[in-house]
Amino acid sequence: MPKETPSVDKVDISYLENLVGYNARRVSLSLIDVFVQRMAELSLHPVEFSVLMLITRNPGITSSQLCAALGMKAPNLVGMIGALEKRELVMRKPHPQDGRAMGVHLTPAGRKFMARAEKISDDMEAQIAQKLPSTERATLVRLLQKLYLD
Amino acid sequence: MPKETPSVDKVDISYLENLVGYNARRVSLSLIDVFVQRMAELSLHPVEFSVLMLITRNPGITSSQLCAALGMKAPNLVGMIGALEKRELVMRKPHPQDGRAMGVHLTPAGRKFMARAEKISDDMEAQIAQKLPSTERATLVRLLQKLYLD
DNA sequence: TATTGTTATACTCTATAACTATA
DNA sequence: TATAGTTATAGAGTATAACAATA
Repeated sequence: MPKETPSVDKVDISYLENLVGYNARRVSLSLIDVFVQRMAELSLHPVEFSVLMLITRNPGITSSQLCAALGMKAPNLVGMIGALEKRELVMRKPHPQDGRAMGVHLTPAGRKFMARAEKISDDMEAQIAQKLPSTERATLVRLLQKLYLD
Repeated sequence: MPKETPSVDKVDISYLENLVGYNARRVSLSLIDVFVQRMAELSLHPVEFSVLMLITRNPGITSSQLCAALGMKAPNLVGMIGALEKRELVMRKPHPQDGRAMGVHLTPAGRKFMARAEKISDDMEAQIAQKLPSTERATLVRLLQKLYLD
């Protein structure tokens, strides 16, 4: 007699669920979704936030420094900086020591904007902390850093 | 006297380094890079591996079940299944109960292929475990799952 | 000779709309 | 009326090559 063609009732995903990479990616995509929703009022995406935060904490940072810090390619940063400049959140000034480079700075409007964005980001992080008993959020960050640093 | 234009010596990334989402994304991208390198001999990318693994563990799984399990959109799965079929790793058979659906199955070649892929994946996971003292890998997986499940 | 910033461009990934066959 | 699979297509995100200005 012929074998039946099998069909699937409940999908077994146990193998993937035990992989660090699979879980890290699922968390990353899930948190990006939340971020985009929460920052919708500011029309701000995660990478733009990262770029603006580095400019906030490092006034005069250059494009190449931003690329190195965030693992971006220079051609992909150009358009983003240009868009942020068009929104009058940042401005470029000649680098004081290196004539090739341009330092990126927040405008006054950019500072107000980032105060709002940072508040939303902090709220998000507090909400994440609620899902993890007390010290576990710090543990998670520490373990993640062990995997990609150095 | 005019203020000097500031420039940046060492980039301060401390704010981002404390965000769960930033770290999860860095880990995800870093592990994807490693995965692609290790699987280069099989020309296998992470999402293709996930799809094949679900087919391996769930013979006859449908496209919509794959999409739901992996958070993919149906139109983006079509081409991937087609490519895997062209490589003769999977085959589609009519679903035994639902005339609209097609169940996806591994071919014999697909089973041999996945035996190799699973070995490489297990090696990768063991190497990750080396970076985390003993039980910490399990802790990391558990904490990540708390953030995106339910 | 190497680096910074830039343009142009191509490739991948992802998302939406619309269609068909079936439930 | 809703769902499974598919096609076509558009939008991000990301990659390389090549160039001008400066180090």
